[in-house]
Amino acid sequence: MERTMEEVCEDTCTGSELAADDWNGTRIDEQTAIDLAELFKALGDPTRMKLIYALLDRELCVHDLCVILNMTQSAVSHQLRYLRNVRIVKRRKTGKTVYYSLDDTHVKEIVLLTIQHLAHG
Amino acid sequence: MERTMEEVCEDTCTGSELAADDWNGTRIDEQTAIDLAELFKALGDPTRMKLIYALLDRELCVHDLCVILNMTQSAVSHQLRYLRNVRIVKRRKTGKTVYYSLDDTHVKEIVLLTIQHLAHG
DNA sequence: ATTAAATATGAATACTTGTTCATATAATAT
DNA sequence: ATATTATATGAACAAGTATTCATATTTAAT
Repeated sequence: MERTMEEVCEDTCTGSELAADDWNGTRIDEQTAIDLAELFKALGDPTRMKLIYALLDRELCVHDLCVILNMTQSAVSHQLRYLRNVRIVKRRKTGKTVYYSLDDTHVKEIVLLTIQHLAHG
Repeated sequence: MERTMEEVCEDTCTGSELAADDWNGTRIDEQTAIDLAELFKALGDPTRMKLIYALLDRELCVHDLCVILNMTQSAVSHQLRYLRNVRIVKRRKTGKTVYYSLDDTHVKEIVLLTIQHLAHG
């Protein structure tokens, strides 16, 4: 991308109390922004949110998740793959059935914190 | 939606250690799932993530945000409207310029917590 | 070997979304 | 009044996404 605002703006804009070169700390690293967004995007769908919520405290097999969400096995399986790709969820196989659980406690903390915030909305 | 798994499955599936009617607490309220997802979706885009990060500690006018993100005023303005619609961000107008800031501290906590988690990846 | 059960996956489709372009609004200055 | 600055917005388009459908894979049972 290139400069998008007119040059003159930089001289006339009195909007910020900061000097133009004193924006360190306000600019996030590009890759960090992408990584953060990727994680949040994974949480940003009702179906995946329900899956994650169901897995907050226990592992569950695909079938049980289908019943809980009342959705087709295919749709659930596709979303589980999505969540697995971004390391939110992990698999454990026993015979024919595959158990899913949260990959670590990070996401649980984030979700619980956010639920609190919604409650005090 | 309707039942999606075969009935027989409920009898034969030995996946869960829970009885079929003991899933209270694993099923999240539909509206809560939607609300959570809506919030996370708003955080789930690199551009919006950069905007929010820039606003973590200070309010900034639209022009400054354009410079910081190096994006067109239109694109920034559209995303700011998005963030305002979901109450993540609020406006303050002074003359011609409009200052944006986080609507409350909730989102800041969530973002900082998530940044920590990414760091301890 | 067949059959059935549990899960995975590729293709297709309908829907959503982020940016651009052009233009509109609002405030200030001359 | 006119021009300029700062921001907002509608339409359009490209790119992305969630679900469905059909089918594949894996494991166990008979």
